[in-house]
Amino acid sequence: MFSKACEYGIKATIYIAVKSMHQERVSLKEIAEEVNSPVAFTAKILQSLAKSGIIDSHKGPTGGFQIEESRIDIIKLHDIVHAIDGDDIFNGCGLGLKQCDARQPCPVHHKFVVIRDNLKIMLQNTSLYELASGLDIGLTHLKR
Amino acid sequence: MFSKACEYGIKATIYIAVKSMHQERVSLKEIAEEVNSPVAFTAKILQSLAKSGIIDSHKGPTGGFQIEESRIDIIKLHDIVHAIDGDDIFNGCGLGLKQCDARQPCPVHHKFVVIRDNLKIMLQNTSLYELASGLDIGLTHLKR
DNA sequence: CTTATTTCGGACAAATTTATCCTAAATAAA
DNA sequence: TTTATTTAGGATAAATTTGTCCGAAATAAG
Ligand code: FES
Ligand code: FES
Repeated sequence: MFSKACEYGIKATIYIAVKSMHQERVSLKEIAEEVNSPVAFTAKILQSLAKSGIIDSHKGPTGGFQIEESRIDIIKLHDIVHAIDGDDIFNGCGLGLKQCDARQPCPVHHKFVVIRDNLKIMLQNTSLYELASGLDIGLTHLKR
Repeated sequence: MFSKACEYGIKATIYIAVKSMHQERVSLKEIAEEVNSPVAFTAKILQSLAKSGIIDSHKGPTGGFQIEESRIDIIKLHDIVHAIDGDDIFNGCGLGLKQCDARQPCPVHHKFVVIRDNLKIMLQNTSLYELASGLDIGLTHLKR
């Protein structure tokens, strides 16, 4: 469904959000540990999330990653997925036609768009805040 | 969403079904043309679909691929996807945890399973027959 | 039987995704 | 100012997916 990069990116962002809600910055190392992801690869992903403006990064001692607290409930899962995996998953044809076009639909079009749109809506309606809250109170987990 | 192999496999199977409904066998070459897929790669995929028992193959002149007509409305999209992409898409965790487990859910679990289950149900309820019929009467298209 | 045609199957190659390594740049603190 | 720490970014490597090539096996027809 999502790429590995996206999976790591989502988990990392949620973890950063939890810490940010407690006014803490977190280092790459800590994130990779908590998220169970390869450190250097995670660095790349965080770098691109920072460029997309989803997270903030700071160099030097006491540096690390954080998210402005007021933005945590503004940021939606959709934003993270879009930043990393692009919008093929939201608009692409289920059978890989160059363009999904209802006027020249592929055989699965009508059934597929329902699923795809539901996914899109779900991602747009899911805030980073609710994901982070669930993790914070121990209801959900990032590794196992 | 689906792998390239799966996209090609679905399109190829639908095309074979259309031809089979007209009592025609179809060659690899023709399939790859109609489906706009690389010939040799398509061969591999058809080979594995034949091994899975979803399509029938015959060697030699007048050979090719076909599907027993009585099975066309028995075969579901789910069967094709499962044969090619396995069942990660049906049971895997949205964030890549080793196992999707509601008792130790990842942050997106509750929202993700809804989408995943809807996808599964859609694929289980969609017969090859209806996909092939739409193509046969020109309502849908395999390439563009 | 011979030949032409078609799928099978293994080896190989290219492209993409995932992952690592190392140096540079920033920056906080001694 | 020096040092230690942390992210940035480029180069490279490993793994996976996608795609190619070619000879073997089956088989229909002359
Ligand atoms: S054309 Fe294929 S999903 Fe819309
Ligand atoms: S545990 Fe992640 S989707 Fe179920």
